[in-house]
Amino acid sequence: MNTITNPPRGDQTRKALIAAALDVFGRTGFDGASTRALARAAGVNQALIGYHFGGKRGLYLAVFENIAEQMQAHMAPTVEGIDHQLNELPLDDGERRERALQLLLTLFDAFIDMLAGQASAHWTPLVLREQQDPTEAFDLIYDSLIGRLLSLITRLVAISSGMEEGSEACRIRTLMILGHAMVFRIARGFTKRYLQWEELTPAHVDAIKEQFRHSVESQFSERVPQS
Amino acid sequence: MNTITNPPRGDQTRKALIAAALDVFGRTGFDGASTRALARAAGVNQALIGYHFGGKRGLYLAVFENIAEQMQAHMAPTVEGIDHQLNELPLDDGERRERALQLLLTLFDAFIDMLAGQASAHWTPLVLREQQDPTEAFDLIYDSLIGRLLSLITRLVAISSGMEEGSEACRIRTLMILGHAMVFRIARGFTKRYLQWEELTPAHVDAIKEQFRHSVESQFSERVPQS
DNA sequence: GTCTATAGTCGGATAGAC
DNA sequence: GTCTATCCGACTATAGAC
Repeated sequence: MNTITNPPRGDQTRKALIAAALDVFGRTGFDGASTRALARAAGVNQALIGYHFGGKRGLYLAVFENIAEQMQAHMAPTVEGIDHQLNELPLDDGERRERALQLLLTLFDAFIDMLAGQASAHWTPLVLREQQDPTEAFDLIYDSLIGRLLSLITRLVAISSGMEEGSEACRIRTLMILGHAMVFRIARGFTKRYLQWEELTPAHVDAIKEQFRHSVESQFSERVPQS
Repeated sequence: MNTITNPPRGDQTRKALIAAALDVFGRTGFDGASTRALARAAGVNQALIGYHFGGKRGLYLAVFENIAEQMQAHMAPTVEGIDHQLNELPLDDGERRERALQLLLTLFDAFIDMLAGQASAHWTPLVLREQQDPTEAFDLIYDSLIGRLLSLITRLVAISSGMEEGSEACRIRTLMILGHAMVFRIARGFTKRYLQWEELTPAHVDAIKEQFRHSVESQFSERVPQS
């Protein structure tokens, strides 16, 4: 009986391949990564990609499942906490808005931490590429987290700004705020060249959070006029 | 004497290849685009890529030169106009800040128009990919426009917010505002799925501009506190 | 400048031994 | 589950006729 103590060898191979593929796909893109390079990076035989994932494309999809899991693991506690607190907001309009704003900032603190993490440097290029021409792989991460996150942000934006939750304006503002936080990962070239940040150190992350906070607080310090 | 009236045949070939490559590279990436596909899309012989550009990589660089030219052509008039008006700002602090804010909004109106244009849909994926791992091709567009644009935005942000122009905080805010405007192009997957915008219609662009204006105006409606 | 033809390389997938 | 060996298609680049 070694069903528990002895991890099957195949599992190790799968894990190694996914971890290596996250890196290699991230650096060279799907077409730029050869199965030989993927196998070498994982330290396994090239034929095992076919055996375990059915082929290169299968491995690619497995990588996205892994990304979705990483995102989930990082954001789930915060999202759940906020979801819960949303049910017990104060009734007074001013307090209510102030509270929602704080929840919004809490959510983005976690979000920025996730983006700043070492791991996200690998998957950002992949997700970015998928965005331009979304396939099944994009659905994987959208459905598991992004969609829910967007809804939650919209709700917080609506309350703290006084905008109507279902309105297009409110959704646009939601995406803009997302842009605020993501620009440092997405526009990496600009960030590197213009801020001369070679990589995101904790000090940089703090500076980003601080400016993000200033920006969002001033945006919603008074009710946003409905157009 | 037909040096003027008769355009050399080679020029047509080069133009056709660059135009086609902009599209094909944009959709499939550098590695995903084969020289055969590039030639077919341009309606020319595959061997001509080698003849005119020295190879696939040479064509890729030529595409980036073309992108830089397109950006320049679109932004140059606005940038120059603003540069000029910056020299004759009113001395009164309040008026000065208000004026700089209006210039900032003018600049971004042009910038958003550029991003919303049909052409940018093709080159956005290319630029995005270059950003993740900048090569010589990225320098081409950074040096020709982006760098100057960032400096100009920073200056306008500094004046209209009261932040110190050279400060890191001011530069961070500059990039964040850029993120505001770029998110709809860059996070295309989110935009499509969440706003259910299949493409950017003029009405969508107007809505983006309006929210952008609201956001920036409220951010700088009072002096930003220095940390 | 443009074409055909091909050399030379590398890709993903898989058959079959262990 | 893992390996070696290999098939076969697709690729880039280029030689050489026109």
